This record gives sequence, structure tokens and C-alpha cells, in this order.
Amino acid sequence: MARLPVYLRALNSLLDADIATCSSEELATAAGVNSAKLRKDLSHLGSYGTRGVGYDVEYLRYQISREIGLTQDWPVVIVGIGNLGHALANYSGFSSRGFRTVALLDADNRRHGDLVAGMKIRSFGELNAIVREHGVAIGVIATPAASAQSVADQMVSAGIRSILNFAPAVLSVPEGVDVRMVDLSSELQILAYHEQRKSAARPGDAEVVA
Amino acid sequence: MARLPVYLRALNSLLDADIATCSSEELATAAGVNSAKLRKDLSHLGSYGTRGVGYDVEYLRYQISREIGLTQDWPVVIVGIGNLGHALANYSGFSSRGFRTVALLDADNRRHGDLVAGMKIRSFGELNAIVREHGVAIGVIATPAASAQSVADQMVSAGIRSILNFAPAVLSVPEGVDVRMVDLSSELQILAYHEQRKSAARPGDAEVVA
DNA sequence: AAGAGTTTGTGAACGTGGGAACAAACTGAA
DNA sequence: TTCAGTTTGTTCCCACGTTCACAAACTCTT
Repeated sequence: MARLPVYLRALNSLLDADIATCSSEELATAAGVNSAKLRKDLSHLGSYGTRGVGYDVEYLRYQISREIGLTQDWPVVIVGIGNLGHALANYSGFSSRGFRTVALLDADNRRHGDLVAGMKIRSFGELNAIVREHGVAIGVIATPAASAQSVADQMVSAGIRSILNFAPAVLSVPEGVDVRMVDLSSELQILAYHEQRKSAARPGDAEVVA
Repeated sequence: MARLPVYLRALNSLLDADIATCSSEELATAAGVNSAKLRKDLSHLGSYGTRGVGYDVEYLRYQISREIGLTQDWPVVIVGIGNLGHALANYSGFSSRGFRTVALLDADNRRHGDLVAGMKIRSFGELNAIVREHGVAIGVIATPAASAQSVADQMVSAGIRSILNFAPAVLSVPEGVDVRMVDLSSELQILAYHEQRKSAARPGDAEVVA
């Protein structure tokens, strides 16, 4: 379920505030969702709450972590060390949550050997060896759109079965491989769409209505 | 509709390939969706196709651009020029699609004056003046989670009504303000979740099934 | 001009997900 | 123990989005 990470974040901030127990109502508002939805989501994982009391924050946090798979170690490769890849390599949110970047790869051999986030940028050709050596299951694509599909293909053939794609391109991958797409400019476009409609709705704008 | 930007991307790549006309089937596969869904989406914008022929790529591209609001100029401010803010400022996908970064703001005064993407980093206190001067409607938050809510509050009071939030924090904003959340580590967590379930389903793993 | 072949736009069925509401279960006081 | 108060887990219902399937509309050949 895509909301589990949100709940986990909320639980972590409750824990930071030294709150040991919480109701579904509290957790739901902290996570920005409906309390019924939260309870239904949590009930899918098991019965980890106590009626009349609520949820034990620490216990629930562990259970969700385990459900997501954060109790194990996830080695990650990042391909395409441009501006975005650079930022991702340095992003502390990854390493602090069980994800370990084991290699930075780039097709441009002029960048090879450059130090980013304490790691040397290596050649894309080393992908197979790295995946085998570290047991990498997750790959991140931060290349230009034109190279994304080819990178994805080689990731798949190297054995990677989950891809996080930041390149603005639709990837086609075989059955059983997961792709999650994060398109930064799409997000802005969606905001612009709503913003435009808000502006149009304001008084003073001439508009023809049937 | 959140798929419009995807269609727009697909149309752009068709245009790059000098394809002047396309059927809903072709466009749908290029965008990675069902053709019926695509037709229904497009029909909400108007009747821009021709039965028996398909869609004129250039014409449809313009219509979708207009619908999203990309025919007008969208000034954007980015707050929080760390690794991610740096990457966003340099990201060409923004400027090439009608979005114009007019200012980079950061709370850390040691960074003020630093040149990023050809712009000087300015003080967060200048937010109000910049929003008024350029008519900024969209703000991007790339700060740590702890500062995100306070930045959002000041953006709202400055007149910004659409926020793209990269900080891993739930933002509460008044009615009428849109927030889109992009949480990079959540995306990885969702992949890990599915990956874990895939691994569990492989033979060789002992698992108790009812 | 007429008919065969395409392709859009849409009506209708289907499935999924969200929310309200309630029963089950727990706590604490009397 | 019993009863009032609280909170979870779950059931039921509704609404939305997705998909199938088909009629309307266009092109092109004969």
C-alpha cells in the first residue's frame, strides 16, 4: 500500500515527540488522511491496535517497517549522475531509511572517478558485476529521457526487478519488473492546471458560460 | 487530470519523430495507458479528433498545452537550495515547459549571493517582495522537513496558492491552496515493499501459508 | 455514389477504493 | 461485578474511475 511510508513518517515524528501511544484519529491527522482509511489500512497488516486504547507507537512502527521490508538492507544503484543524480546520491533520506547506495554509474567517461557523496562515479558497463556482487534489487534512473529505456533494459537483464525512474520517459519492462515514475515537471504542470482554473474562477475574468 | 502531462510528453516525442497524425491506440501505447481511457480523457477537453482518421499531433499538443495552462508563463520560486534545490534550479525540464524560476531562496545567510544556475541565492525574507514583483503563483519547497511547514505558511501569506513539496512532511494549508507532495524515499519504500513480496513468492523461501 | 474499412466519442457494466456507521473489545470507576 | 466511556476492526454503501462495446462519422476505393 502506497500510504504505509506516510504512516511510518508520522509514527517517527510522534516517537520524536516522546508519544508512546496514539489513537487512529491522532495518527490519521498526523498523516493527513481519514481515520477510517488508516484503520482499514492497518487492519490489512494485522491486528496491532488495542480497542479502547489505541496503537503503541513503537510497536506499530516496527510492524510497518517490517511490512515494507525496511528491516532488511536494500542496496541501490543510481545511474546518471547529472544534477539530479548528484542530489539523489547526497540525499540523506535514502540512507537513513534502510537504503544503501552501493554505486554511482554514468555513461560519460569524463566523469568516471569523480567523487560524489564519497563514492567514485563508475562506468555503466560495471552494472552487471555490481548487481551480482551486492545483490542489488533496486535501480534508480536519473539519466536524460533518451537513454532511459536502454538503461532500464540493461538493468533488467542484470537482474534488477524494481526501478525508480526520474527520466521523463515511459519505460517498457517485462512482466514482474516494477517501475515507479517520478516526473518533476509533470508535478508542476498539474499544479499549473489547477492554478489556471482557480484564476479563471476569480471575479473580474470575463468568461463565456453556456 | 493528472495524465495530461503524460499525454503531452507522448505527443512531443511523436512530433520529434515527425509524426503528424496518430490514432488513440498509438498515443495510448506511447503514454502507457489504455486507449479507451485516453479517448475519454481527451473527450473531456473537447472533440479534437477526427473519426476514421485520428488526432492531429500538433493541434492536440497545443490544445492540451492550453488546457494545462502552459501557453502562459509560470514564474516559480524555489526555497531551500541544498542538494535537491540545486538540482531543481538546474533542471532543464522546468524551463523548457513554460516554468520560469525567478528566485532561489534559502534561510542560511552564508549561502546568500552564491551563484546557482546563473542566479544568486537570496534571503528567504525577500519572498513577499519577489512574489509581488513577479506575480509568482507556484512555490517549490526543498528544505528539510522541520522548516517545511513554516515555509509553506509564509508562502501562503505571500499569496502563493500552489506548492510543490519535496520535504518529507505533511503540510497543512488553508482551503484553496494546492499542495503536491513528492517524497523520494517513499517511492523507494514502495518499491522495496513490492520487491520484498516478490522475493517471498520465489521458491526456496519457507513460508507458512494457511 | 455506395460500400468496406477505420477510428472517435460515449453509454453501460464492472470493479475498486473511500467513508460513515456500528459491533466487538478494552479501560477505569463505582 | 457492572456500567459508562473510548477506540479498534469491520461491514455496508456510495461514488468514482476504468474498461468493454458499439454507434456515429470520416476516408478511400470501386
